Amino acid sequence: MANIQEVAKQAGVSIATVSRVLNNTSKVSEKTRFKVEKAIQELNYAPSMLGRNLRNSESRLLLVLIHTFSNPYYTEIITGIEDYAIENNYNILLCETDDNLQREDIFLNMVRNKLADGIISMNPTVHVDKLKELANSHSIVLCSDYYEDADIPYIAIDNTIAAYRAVKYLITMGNNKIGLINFNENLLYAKQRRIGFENALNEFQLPICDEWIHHSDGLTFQDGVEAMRRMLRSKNRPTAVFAISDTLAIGALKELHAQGIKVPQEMAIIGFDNIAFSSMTTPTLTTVSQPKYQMGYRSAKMVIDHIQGLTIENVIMDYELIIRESTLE
Amino acid sequence: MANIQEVAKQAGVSIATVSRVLNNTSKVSEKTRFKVEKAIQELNYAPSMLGRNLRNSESRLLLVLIHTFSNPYYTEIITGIEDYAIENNYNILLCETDDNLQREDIFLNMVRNKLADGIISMNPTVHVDKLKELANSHSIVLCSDYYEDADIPYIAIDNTIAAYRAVKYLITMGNNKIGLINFNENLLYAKQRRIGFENALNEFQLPICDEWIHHSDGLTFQDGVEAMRRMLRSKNRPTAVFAISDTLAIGALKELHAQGIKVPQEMAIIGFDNIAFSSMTTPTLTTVSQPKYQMGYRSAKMVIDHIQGLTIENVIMDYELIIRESTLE
DNA sequence: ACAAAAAATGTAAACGTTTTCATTAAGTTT
DNA sequence: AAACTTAATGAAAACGTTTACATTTTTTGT
Repeated sequence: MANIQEVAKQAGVSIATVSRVLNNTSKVSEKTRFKVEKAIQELNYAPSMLGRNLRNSESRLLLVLIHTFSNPYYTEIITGIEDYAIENNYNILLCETDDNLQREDIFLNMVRNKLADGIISMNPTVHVDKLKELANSHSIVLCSDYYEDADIPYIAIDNTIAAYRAVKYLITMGNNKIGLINFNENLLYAKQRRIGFENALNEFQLPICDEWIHHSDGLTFQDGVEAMRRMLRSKNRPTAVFAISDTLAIGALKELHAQGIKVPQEMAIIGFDNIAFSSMTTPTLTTVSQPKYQMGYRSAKMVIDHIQGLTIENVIMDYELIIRESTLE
Repeated sequence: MANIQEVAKQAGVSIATVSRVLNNTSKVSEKTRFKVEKAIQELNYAPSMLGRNLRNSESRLLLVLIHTFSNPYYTEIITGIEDYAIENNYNILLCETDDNLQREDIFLNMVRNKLADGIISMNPTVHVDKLKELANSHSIVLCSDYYEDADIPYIAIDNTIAAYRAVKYLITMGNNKIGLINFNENLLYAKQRRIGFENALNEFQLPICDEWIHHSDGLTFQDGVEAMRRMLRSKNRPTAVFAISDTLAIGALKELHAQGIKVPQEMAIIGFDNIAFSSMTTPTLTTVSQPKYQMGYRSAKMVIDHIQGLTIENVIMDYELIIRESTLE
């Protein structure tokens, strides 16, 4: 493939001029612009990003760290990220860490290696320390999960209040025995949602019953199935369950159906995230909706702004309670 | 950030030597290796991929073209692609074309611009011609959808036979009025699945009834809802429906439920793809399973092999009929 | 028609690597 | 200890751009 040199030769100009017409960076006369464009055509030339990136010392790539693709929660966020990125001539490098320390290491190093200009992490990374250190010298934004003390810019919703509101809703619907299906509470959002859950119960002086609180190992549908199965082993059952993610809630729903327990009559279920599936279940799932697309879009803006030297602020987004069949009576 | 020059200076060696210890590319004495490693440590040096990529004229990036993230069909494939890519020191650039011609153009150009070394396209691209032309000089592999005449390497299942088998199964379950929910038949896989559908009906001398054949505009759940809604407008209804994708099937299921039509007793439904959610619906969905992870993994191998100059063969994968509640009686 | 100002173009360095080829240092053989 | 082979290292070019600065060409005002 031709390079800028050959184009210059073919057009009878210097490479500087070719570069100028390529980037519209300073005036070049109509006549020479035409000559250059003709040469570009004839040689079927396309500028090399490798050369350009080296010269500009930027890659115009954004790393997006997620735990696993199979979690549908991410899809809309990623769409938002990509939209903003493309609009600003960036591309996104999607990285699935899958709890693999080694892989995470590779990914984090990419930004040191200049392969990526910044990171959007949606990954409750195991390497908090490494991430923190990296954030000193590079552009990193945390999206939807973050660390309280880490001083890395983030965008998220107020999980504590959102969970509180969800559980309060269950209570006002007449439930006074409320269970929780949570994920690993080392994750801040899991911890916060639990606190919100407890706040609501406390406010109404309802019992917080360990028998009704179960933790899953992951966030797949199957993990939800299993959590609910465990919960149903005890005779004393809650009349409503708050699941910390829609995937878990949907799995729970499935297990309830399998055991012939009617939702919402015998047990109400509320999820979190409003993934696309949640309106396709039977019954449809009540859930807390995060503005996922917007969170993605804005986190991309944040990281790009930061790359370009602007100072950025944390942002807290609004959530919304979406009431569907799984909690109606 | 330090560069190789400074490391060399600090270690008191030449940059060539530093490069050698970095890449283990030729022998360097224990003593100097140690010196260099010490210098790297002290300067907290990480080699720049920008320089390396330019010098090696490769980006070690793979473009993965998909239509939209929101289609859960892709997730497992992408995981497969990424696994093979990472194992071979490549990364993947995920590109959502979203039917946007301009955006697709940008993406296709990336490979000409050397930003990517190869493309895995899962996108029924509008620019077939451009893709074909690109394939002459670059590494492109089509995954799961392909073009018959285009002479671009592909990996897929035999959609015609798979659809035939699925519909035949419906017939042997006693259905003789069978409908189809299809997508845009310009896509080869859609066309092929329709042919398989017709082959089965013809074999058993069953009618192919236009009233029972509906096309959706997209592949979202909602598209499935709407297709089924249209189908239910006519009094004369099929007793079973083959939907060309699980998302459409799940939407159809939802609409049947909404209209109080019992599945599978009054109408059986079969989908295609075996997405994770298909075992979470009520009833669970019978479907044709493609080995999605493997298809991803192998398509990554194909494109990387091709990049490295090997000749590659098209591959046809096996499928599997997964029988669940939506077709049992 | 000439000087001065403005516009257009060219030259060359720089970005950070890898690698060929040349050179020096270290062993080996006689 | 000299001559030779092998191992280790260094010098410099190359990858393909962009851009500061220098130079040339064109335009303007007199």
